[in-house]
Amino acid sequence: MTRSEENYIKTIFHLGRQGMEAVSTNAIAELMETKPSSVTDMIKKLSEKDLVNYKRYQGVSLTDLGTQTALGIVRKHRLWEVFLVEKLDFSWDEIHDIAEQLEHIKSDKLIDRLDKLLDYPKFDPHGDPIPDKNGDFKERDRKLLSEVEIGTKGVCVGVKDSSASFLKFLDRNHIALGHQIEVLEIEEFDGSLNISINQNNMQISHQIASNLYIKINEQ
Amino acid sequence: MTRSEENYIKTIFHLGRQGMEAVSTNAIAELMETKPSSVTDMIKKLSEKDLVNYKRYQGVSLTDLGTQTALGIVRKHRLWEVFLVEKLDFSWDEIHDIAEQLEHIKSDKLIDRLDKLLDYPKFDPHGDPIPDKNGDFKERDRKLLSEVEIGTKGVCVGVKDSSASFLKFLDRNHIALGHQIEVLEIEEFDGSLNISINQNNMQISHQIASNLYIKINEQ
DNA sequence: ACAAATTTTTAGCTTTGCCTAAATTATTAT
DNA sequence: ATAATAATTTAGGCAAAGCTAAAAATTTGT
Ligand SMILES: [Mn+2]
Ligand SMILES: [Mn+2]
Ligand SMILES: [Mn+2]
Ligand SMILES: [Mn+2]
Repeated sequence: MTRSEENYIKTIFHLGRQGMEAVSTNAIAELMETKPSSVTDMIKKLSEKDLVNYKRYQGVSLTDLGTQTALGIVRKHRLWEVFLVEKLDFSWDEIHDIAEQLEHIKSDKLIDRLDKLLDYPKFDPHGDPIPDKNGDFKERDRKLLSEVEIGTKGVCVGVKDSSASFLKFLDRNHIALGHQIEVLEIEEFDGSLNISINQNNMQISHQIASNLYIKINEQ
Repeated sequence: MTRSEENYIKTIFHLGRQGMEAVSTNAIAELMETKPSSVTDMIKKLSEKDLVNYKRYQGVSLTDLGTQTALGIVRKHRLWEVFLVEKLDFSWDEIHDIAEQLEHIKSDKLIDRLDKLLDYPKFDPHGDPIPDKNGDFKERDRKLLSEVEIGTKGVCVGVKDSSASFLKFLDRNHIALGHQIEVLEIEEFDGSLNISINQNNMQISHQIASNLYIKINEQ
C-alpha cells in the first residue's frame, strides 16, 4: 500500500466512526484537504483492492480488510505518539504531525517491539484507545463534559479536538488528563460551565466542554 | 526535499567518500538499482537546487549544501539504527532496511531528542561514525584486517560490508565489534588469515578479512 | 412534481519519478 | 589515428496522485 492509500483508508475509518452510514466524498476531501475529484479517483482504486465498498454516488465504507488495515495504521500512529511523549518528552500538542509520518513506517516487528518498550499502553496521550496486535481495543466508557448534568463528578480521560491550539489552551489553564472534575453549575444563557478541576474552580465555555471527555466516577 | 532526492544525495555522498573524484552516473544507477537515464534526470534537478555540481558527461559531486544535507540524512539513519539495537533489541543485520525508512522522517526536534535518549552515541551498530547536530564527526583510525601484517593486534571496530548475509555470517562465527583480534598467519596462496579472536583461533578467507575493520592496539 | 441547489463523477491536464530506445560523447584498443 | 566499445544523455512514454472545468446524478425546497 502506498502512503496515500493508507491516508485515505485512515480518513474513511475516522469518518465512519461517528455516524454509521457510508462516508461522503466531500467529507473525505475536506478532511484530507484535497478535491472531491481526487477522492473519487482514489476510491475506485481502493475499491479494486477490496479495501472499501463503493457504488457510484452512494458513498463509501470500509470492508473488513479495510477496517483491519485502518486499525493497523491507527495502532502505529498512537503507539508512536506514546513513544514521543513517554520516551522523548514531547508535549501532547507536538506529536500528531510527527506521528502522521511515523505511522507509515513498514515493519511489524518494529511496532510490536515498540509496543513492548512502552509496556503495552492502552491509550494514547490524547486519551484515544490503542488497538492491539489483532486490531482489538475497548472503547472507554466516557461522556462529553457538555452532556452531563449538574453535580456530575468524574475524571478527565480524553479530548475530542486534538488540535495543537486546543491542547495548548488546556495546558495554559491547567487542564490535563487524569484530573478530577465536578460540574458545579451550568449557565442556561450560553451553556458555559462552572467546574472544579483539581480542587480549582473555573468557568469554561460550552465549546471547551464539548471537546473534553470525562469518565464518570462510580459511586 | 522529496524522499527520492534524499536517497540520491545520500548515495552520491557514500560513493564520493572512497575515491575523491566525481561520481559516475552508472555507479549511482547501480547502487540505487535504477537506470542511468533516471539518474541523469534527477541529477539535473539536484543541480538546479544547488545540491550537486554537474557538467554533462563529467560526473557529479556534492556542493557544501549537498554535503550538509547528506550528513543530516546519514545522522538520522545511524541514530535510528542505534535506537533499534539499543532500545528495541534488534540485531545488527535487521536494522538497515528499517532505518532506510526512518531516515526520511522530518523533525529536527525528534532527531535531537533521540540523540539525547541514546546518550549521544558516536558510532552506529556497524561501527560507522554518527555526525553530530552540526554534521561534524571524527573518522576513527582503523584498517582493514586484510591490509595489516602478521603479528598485528587490535580490536574489531567495524564492518565494510554491512549486508545481512555477511553480518549473520559473523554472528554464526562469533565475530563481533569489540573483540580482540591478532593476526597469527597469512596464507600466501589465497590470502586467507589465521587469527585469534576473543581467545579462539580460526581461519578466515581474504574476502572476510577485507570487510572487517580493526583498530590497532597502541603498544 | 419539478426546478434549483448540491454532490459526485468524468474528462483532460500537470508533475514526479521512473522506463526503453536512440543519439551523443568519451574512452580504449588496434 | 581511427575504429570499436562504453558511458552518458536525450527523446518520448507511462503510472501515481493531484488539479480544474464540465457533465451527470442526487437531494432539497416550493
Ligand atoms: Mn494524532
Ligand atoms: Mn492521538
Ligand atoms: Mn544502514
Ligand atoms: Mn549502519
